[in-house]
Amino acid sequence: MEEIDRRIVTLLARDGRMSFTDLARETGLSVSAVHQRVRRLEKRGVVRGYAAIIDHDAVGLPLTAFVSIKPIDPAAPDDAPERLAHLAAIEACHSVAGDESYILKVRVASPVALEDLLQQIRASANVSTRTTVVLSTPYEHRPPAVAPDLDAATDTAAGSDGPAA
Amino acid sequence: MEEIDRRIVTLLARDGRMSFTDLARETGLSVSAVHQRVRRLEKRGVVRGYAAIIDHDAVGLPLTAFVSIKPIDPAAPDDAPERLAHLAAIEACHSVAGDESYILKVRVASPVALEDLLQQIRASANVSTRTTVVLSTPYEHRPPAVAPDLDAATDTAAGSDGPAA
DNA sequence: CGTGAAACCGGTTCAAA
DNA sequence: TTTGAACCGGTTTCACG
Repeated sequence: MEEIDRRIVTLLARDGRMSFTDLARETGLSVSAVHQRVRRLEKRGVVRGYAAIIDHDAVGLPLTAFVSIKPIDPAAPDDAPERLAHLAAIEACHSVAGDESYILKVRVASPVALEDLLQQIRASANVSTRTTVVLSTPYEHRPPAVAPDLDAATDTAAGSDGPAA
Repeated sequence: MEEIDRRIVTLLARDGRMSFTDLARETGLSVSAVHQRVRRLEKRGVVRGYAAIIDHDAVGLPLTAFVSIKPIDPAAPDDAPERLAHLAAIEACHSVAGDESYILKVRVASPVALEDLLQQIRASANVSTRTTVVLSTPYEHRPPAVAPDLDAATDTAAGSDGPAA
């Protein structure tokens, strides 16, 4: 992957609805060239999709929390992610190093809803939970700082060097 | 906020580039009615923006971690979020209840880059850090389960009437 | 707040280099 | 892989109910 693709990714991460016309202007390419590159990035999975960023407060889910989970029976097979996938309140599930096995990010309507969710988590995955409640969120969803050299992470075979843009 | 707005929010959260034409079909409204509603949701701040979902591995940032921070001097004013905002590797900053004051979600290129970032965090905000490395991410960015009744939260983001523009 | 139609602009495809 | 042009579809605005 090279310079222009990184630029495109950065721009789309900042504004997922940016038009190809604007993308073209920002990159110095033609509209159809940009179009082709975006398609390729999508097909390759570099761009995994597009999402509206929602204000959870406005949508009835003002309570965010991080729930760390630990299996009650360490010998049992680790199915937690699949067992918990049906719980829509869980926004993300990360397997982590450390004392606990997963960190879940959850969004609920109220403390009672959180209590209920925790019970469902424990029952569904046979785990114990440790919950850290989010009080406020100074910032979130900041676009990634796309690295200068990506070649180590991509299989691109662009041989020639691009001209200065 | 009512049924149709919730539907629109849900659909846009799943696919931030869904066309107004498709949105109209899914909601049973005309294209211009949907257009008007989306604009209003954006203006009200319910829809805060749109973003491409990027594969961090493909983009040279394969290492994710959660960094909990605690002020070294508890008496000092708590400026951490602003002091850390310049570090692009920090994707999110949540103020939390519990032993530590903030949880940061960070994305870096390598263990060395993480080490460097931690030093910058400590130096910039005068805090101690506790880092939990993410090993894998079964899922992330799942769309919010927009609640059935939102009226209790409707006035959170903005007043019902927009101010003079 | 909803609608349909008109006008405009962006998205998409294409042949050529 | 790029480009420009042509075509088509979506976006946006409008007058009206």
